[in-house]
Amino acid sequence: MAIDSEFSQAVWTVVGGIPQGRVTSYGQVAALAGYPRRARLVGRTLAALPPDTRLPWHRVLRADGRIAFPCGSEAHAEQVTRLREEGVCVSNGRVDLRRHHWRPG
DNA sequence: GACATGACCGCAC
DNA sequence: AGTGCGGCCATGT
Repeated sequence: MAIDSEFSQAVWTVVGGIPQGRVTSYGQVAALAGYPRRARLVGRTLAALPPDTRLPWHRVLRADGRIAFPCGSEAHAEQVTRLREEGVCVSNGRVDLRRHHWRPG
């Protein structure tokens, strides 16, 4: 099954709804979008975003708070920068979830 | 169709 | 705390 526009749209909506300074995980995005167990697809969807997107893709992390990109990669650095710009404390490629995890509601 | 590869997750050791 | 493993699901070879 290809990633249809319905799935992508649901993901975009959820990601776009993550408040500034807060983060969440791929799995959580999938669940909130109404597609539980599809964390990997969220990753694929975000990977397909245009480089000039306005979507706050950087607020999506792995379940343990680590950045999904390999440490040292360009994308990794980019994500760290974007997070710090909005006040999220990142150390060793990891975010303190106790402080920044987004709990909707 | 088998096999490998991910911007993943949870549990067991 | 780190590693491994099975599960997950779309894509590419």
